[in-house]
Amino acid sequence: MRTSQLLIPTLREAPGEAETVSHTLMLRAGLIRKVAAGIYTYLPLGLRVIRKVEQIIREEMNRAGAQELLMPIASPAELWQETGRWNFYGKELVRFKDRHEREFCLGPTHEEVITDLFRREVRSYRQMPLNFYQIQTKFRDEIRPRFGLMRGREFIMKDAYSFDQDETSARVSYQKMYDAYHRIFTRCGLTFRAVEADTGLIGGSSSHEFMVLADTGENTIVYSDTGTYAANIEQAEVLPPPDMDTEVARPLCPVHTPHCRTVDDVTKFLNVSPAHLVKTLLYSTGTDTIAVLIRGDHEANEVKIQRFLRVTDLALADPAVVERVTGAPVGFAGPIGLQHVRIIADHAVKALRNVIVGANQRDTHYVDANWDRDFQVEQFADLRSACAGDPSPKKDGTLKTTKGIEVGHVFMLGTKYSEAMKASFLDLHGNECLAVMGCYGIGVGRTAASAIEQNHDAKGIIWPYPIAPFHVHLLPLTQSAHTATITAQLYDELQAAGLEVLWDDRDERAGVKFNDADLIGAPFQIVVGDKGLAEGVVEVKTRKDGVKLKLPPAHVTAHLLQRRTS
RNA sequence: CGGGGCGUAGCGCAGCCCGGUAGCGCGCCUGCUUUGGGAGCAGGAUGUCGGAGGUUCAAAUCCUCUCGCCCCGACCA
Repeated sequence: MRTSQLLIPTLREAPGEAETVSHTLMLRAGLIRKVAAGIYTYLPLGLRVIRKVEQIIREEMNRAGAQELLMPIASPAELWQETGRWNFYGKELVRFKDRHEREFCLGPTHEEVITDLFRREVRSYRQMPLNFYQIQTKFRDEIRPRFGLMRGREFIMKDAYSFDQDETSARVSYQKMYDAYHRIFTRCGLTFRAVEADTGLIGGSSSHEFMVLADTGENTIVYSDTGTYAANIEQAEVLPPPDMDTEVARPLCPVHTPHCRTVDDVTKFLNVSPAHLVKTLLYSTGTDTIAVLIRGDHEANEVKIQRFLRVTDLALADPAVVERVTGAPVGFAGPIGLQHVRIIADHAVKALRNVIVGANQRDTHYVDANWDRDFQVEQFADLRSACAGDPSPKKDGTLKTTKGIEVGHVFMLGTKYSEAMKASFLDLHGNECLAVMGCYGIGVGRTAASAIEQNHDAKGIIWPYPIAPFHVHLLPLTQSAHTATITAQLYDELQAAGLEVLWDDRDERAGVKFNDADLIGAPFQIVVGDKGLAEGVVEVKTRKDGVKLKLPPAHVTAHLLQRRTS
């Protein structure tokens, strides 16, 4: 393709709206333009990248035995009402009425539509297992879209849905997708990790997130430094500490702690480590107030607390509730003498002796409190988030933390949807059974953005070869007839060899072409100019390391064909 | 939804406090020169100052309302 025939509006300066590297570079390299918050146009260059990612996904999904179809973007309210998600999904689900006042929504995901298809068309176990996928534009009215394609409201997603006869077979389908995802992200040139993920209140069944490792990731993941364990921090199990503190219990003693409301305040004021303080967090479940005891330097994990309490509604109690329950302002809550409130505690608290706790009285804490003597704990459980330094729950090392971008998610659904929508089939014995489902998503735009997060330098993007918009950027620098002839020959020859070539045929100065080429990030640049041609060579520059190689034009194609895989 | 910030030329911004001719850099157009890492000179075009009301002789500037966007948080997967 010639640059003059392609809209590639590169920007010298970074637009103010962009915050992350990938967002800035996608705008600067002319891949995308914003239409509204979280809604983008893919410009020619951006679309080429998207198509590359889609093609890799398509090949690997087909290879894994999934079949492609395409569902509508609009779906009728009735389907969503059947599973209860019409109400449950909230404002993220964009709803509208057609001219006949019938209610519809824009699909944020397609479990309902695909399950409806299954129950209409599939009768027998002989037709199973089945796995359907589509690559399609989704719409979720995200509360806060950000980072360009990283978290948009409208975005392209590959979603797949498997239907199996039983749990065992479903597990096989799940594993096939898990393996396919590994191949897909590897082929996209990404450094990633599959981590155990939260299964929410559906519970029980497996879920893995595929995380691209990048500092700008919105998720925190923990992994074993010497083993294979990796999990979303929301999910990571924390083992109870093996040893009890051996200190002898000292007498309980109140201390004056003026205006010390936070762990930080108190520990600084008393000059002790946060690990010797136990914070008392009051949560409202909608019907109840619960006190949760967590060691001062640990982070409460609301997902775990929710799961433990078996509630769907959980939030820190508001100040009015805290004052009513404790009789003190926020910041001085403690378990001693706390009435009419269930008290649960994290495992770590059990191992502690002589801790500091709030006294349920303004400007007062207790020191040397001990749970077996001074207050009652209903139950100890895993209620905090893992942190760096914790032992791996698989006992294969010590945990470290890193940030990740969730590019894929595989999920065992079980019979949640088949049950709600009566998606059944007849088994070998003529019994009616519910299909066991799985669902599998990949964010296409997010995958492309992640690749930029991992592959860039100060000059611009450094595309991994398999998803680069073009393989070769051809840069004639001079206007001479000789340059023109050689450039045209190289262009034809490279294309004939199957390489995708972007030919910068603009009448621009060398510096402009170099800088745009570095920004756009094709893996190879070929520089053609009178200076080189006088010696009978052109330059082949590798974007990744900047190394320039002088080659006779006739050798260039063979050279690139040989290097393209490396 | 709570907190903070920003809307001025295609892009990046100044001007606003203290009301009085709308500016700078880049980009764009024309010409000449230049031509291997974002050229030089000369000339030129481009703004409902996000929108609506109000105050005032006079509003980009002050006041009220509104819309949009960005950031932090809550929320969601």
